[in-house]
Amino acid sequence: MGVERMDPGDRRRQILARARTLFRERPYSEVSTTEIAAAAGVSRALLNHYFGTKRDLYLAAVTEMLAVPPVPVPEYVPGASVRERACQSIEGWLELLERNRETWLAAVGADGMGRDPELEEVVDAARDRVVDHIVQVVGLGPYAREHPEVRALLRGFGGMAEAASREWLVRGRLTRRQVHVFLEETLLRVLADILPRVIEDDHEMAPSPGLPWPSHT
Amino acid sequence: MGVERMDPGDRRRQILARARTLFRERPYSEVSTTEIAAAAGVSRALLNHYFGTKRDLYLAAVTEMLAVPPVPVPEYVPGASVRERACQSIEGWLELLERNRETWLAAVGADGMGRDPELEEVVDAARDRVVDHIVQVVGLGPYAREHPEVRALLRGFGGMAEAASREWLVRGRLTRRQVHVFLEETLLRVLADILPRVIEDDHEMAPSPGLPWPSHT
DNA sequence: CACGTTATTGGCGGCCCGCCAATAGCCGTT
DNA sequence: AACGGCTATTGGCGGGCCGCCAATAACGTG
Repeated sequence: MGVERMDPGDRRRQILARARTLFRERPYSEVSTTEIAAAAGVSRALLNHYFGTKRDLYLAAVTEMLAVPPVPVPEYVPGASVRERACQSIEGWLELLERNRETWLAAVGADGMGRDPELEEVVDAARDRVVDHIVQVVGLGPYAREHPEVRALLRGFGGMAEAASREWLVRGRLTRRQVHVFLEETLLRVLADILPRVIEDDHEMAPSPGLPWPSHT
Repeated sequence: MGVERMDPGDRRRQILARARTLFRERPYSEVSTTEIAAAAGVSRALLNHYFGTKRDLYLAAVTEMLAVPPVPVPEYVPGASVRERACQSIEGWLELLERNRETWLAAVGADGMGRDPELEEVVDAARDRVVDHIVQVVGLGPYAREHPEVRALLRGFGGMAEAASREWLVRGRLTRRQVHVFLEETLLRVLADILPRVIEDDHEMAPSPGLPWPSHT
């Protein structure tokens, strides 16, 4: 038997493409090399031939997922203000996410390993507890009950806290003091200025999701 | 053979403890139930008896890791200002991280699945590309070269962007517009007010890492 | 000292993965 | 047109890990 021969480069690309779609749908451990091989119409051993191990194949897949998306809109607008440039860039980022929704979720979810709903739930609960804590500490109770988005925004802040902490503990690019100042200042600005603006902004417009430049008016 | 019998509750706890330490050191797929069982001095089948599957055991372990840490300092100080309370709470969070460093890294790293250095590197690179993009867009080039911390802070902002985006795409608790406003406002405040403060704060003090209340002076 | 209860285990069956020797398509040469 | 040689491709072996179930052996109780 054996499929027709193929140019190694093409073959490699073809396998990688199949692997990518599968890894996008289900987590690493749930996808077997057998399955990938079958989907590509190829023997399992060929995967090992082109990419060494299963993990290597996975790495190649994730790398490709992340290679396309980021920074696709590096359009530099010299005459514009910082705010305008930031606004446009953020809009580009959101646009990108909306388009490559699945890919992005798989890739960053892959930060760990990709879509394990149960595990996700556990970590999620822990993060929600942090949010609860913040709400209590800063005395946002009533406001948070009235506007559920408050909790979501605080989860955003939590994401920043985690990332900054990693910069301190793992990569050593920030000192503990710097992390502290950073988080404290940001939290206060978010609470005092940004949070109300996000909420009010939502309420003063129709829920049509298309309007491009919401803020710098 | 067979070890001496033990109270089911105790046995369960004992196994879980061993599993926790192992899962803290190495990623999920690198730890075998055989190994856990051996470490606990127990047959492999007993793991399946107490916890159903390997993943269930893992979930239990992570749950316990995350159960202890969060919100251990819910001390509510009524008389204090919001800033003081926030400051103290953040200090508590950092203190906690510093103590349970390993646990925390394993648990949140476990967001995916825990410590896969190669994969981590791939995602890391992608995030750095986002930081590059931001630096370019807002024209921070020279400043960023002078102060490497700038990039670290922007990674923090990146964490917020990812978290907020998840609130929008996955949990649906924010609209796209809200995410936009949130990110734009925060980024601008960070750039204009917070970033300089973090940097200058670092330079005006000795690098002694112990001083507790850096900011609200 | 039986005797039931149940914590504990040995071992089977199945799946998955990495590797290597063997196979079979394609191409240039004569 | 036949023939090698090169290499893409594969079958299958060996090892590991996991879930399950029937069998076993501690322990409490009459």
